[in-house]
Amino acid sequence: MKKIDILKKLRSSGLRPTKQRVEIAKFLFEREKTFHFTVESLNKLLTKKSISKIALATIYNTVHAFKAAGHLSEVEVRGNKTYFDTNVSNHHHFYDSETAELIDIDANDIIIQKIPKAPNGKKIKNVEVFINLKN
Amino acid sequence: MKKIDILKKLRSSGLRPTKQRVEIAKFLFEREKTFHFTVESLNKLLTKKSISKIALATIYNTVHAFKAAGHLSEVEVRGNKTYFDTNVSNHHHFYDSETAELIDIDANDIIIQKIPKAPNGKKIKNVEVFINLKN
DNA sequence: ATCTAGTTTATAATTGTTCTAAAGTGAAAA
DNA sequence: TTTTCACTTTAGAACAATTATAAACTAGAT
Repeated sequence: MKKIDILKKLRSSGLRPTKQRVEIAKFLFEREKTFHFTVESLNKLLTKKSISKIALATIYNTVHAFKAAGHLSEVEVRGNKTYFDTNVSNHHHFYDSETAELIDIDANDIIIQKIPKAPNGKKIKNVEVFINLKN
Repeated sequence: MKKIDILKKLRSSGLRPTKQRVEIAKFLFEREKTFHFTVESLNKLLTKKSISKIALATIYNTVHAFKAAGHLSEVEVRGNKTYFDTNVSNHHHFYDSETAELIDIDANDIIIQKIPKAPNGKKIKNVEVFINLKN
C-alpha cells in the first residue's frame, strides 16, 4: 500500500491525516502479511523505528480510531492485553501460548458443518474459531 | 452437589477446606446449570449472599486455586476482564455483547468438517468456537 | 494569514489483578 | 486436648493496561 493510499484511507474514513496517524498507518498497513499486535508491542516497535516519539495515549487513540473506521479488528484472546489485527476480513486464528503469537487462518480453511441456532430472538453476528497450539 | 462432596472435592485436589473456600465452592458448584462469572461479579454476588465478607484477594486466590485444580475453566473472551466457567468439559460459547453474557454450547452441537493443520512442529491443543450474538 | 474544530500530549485517574507481609487457622503430632 | 506450623486469609500497596483530562498544537477551511 502506497503513501497516497494511506492518505486516502484516512480521509475517506473521516480521519484527518496527521503526522502521527500517517506514521502509524504506514507502519501497520504498508506490509504484505497481516500483522497482529498489542498497543504495548506497537509502541515498542514504533519507538524503535521512528525518530519522533509518539505519545502512548496517541497510539491508543489512533488504534481505536482505526478500529472504529474498520481498518483494524480486535482479536478474541483470553488475557489482560488486547490484540489487534490488520486483517479485517472474516477469518480465524491459531494461538501459540508459548510465544503469545497469533497466526491467521483463512475463513475457507475451516468448514463448520453443524452449528446450534441462536437463542431467543438473538441472531448470529459472527463465528470465531480459536485454535490453541502446544509443542 | 452436596456439602460433603464439596469437602471431598477440595481435599482430593489438595485444597484445605477453609471456611472461605467451602463457601465459594458451594456457591459455584451447588447448582444445576453451568455458571459463568468474572471475579468482580462473583465478589458482588457473594457479598450480597453471605453474612461474612470474603476479601477480594481471597476470591482471586480461590478462583485461581480452583482453576489450577481443574474445577474451573477460563473462557476465551475478548476484553479486559477474565471470565470463568464452572463447566470444565470441552465445549463452546455464545457471547451476547449486549448483556456481556456467555452461554454454553455443548461440544456435540458443533461439528467442524475441515480444519487446517498446525504450523511447524506445533500441535493442536484444543479448538474453541466463539459465536457472537446480535439482536 | 487567521481561525477553529479536531488532535496530540503529559499526566492523572481508573480498573482489573497480583504482591506483600502480618495475623489467623486447619489438622497433624505430641 | 493442646501445641505447632505450614497453609490461608486479609488489608492495603503495587502493578499493568487502559481511559480521562485539559492544555498546547495543527490541518485545512475561510
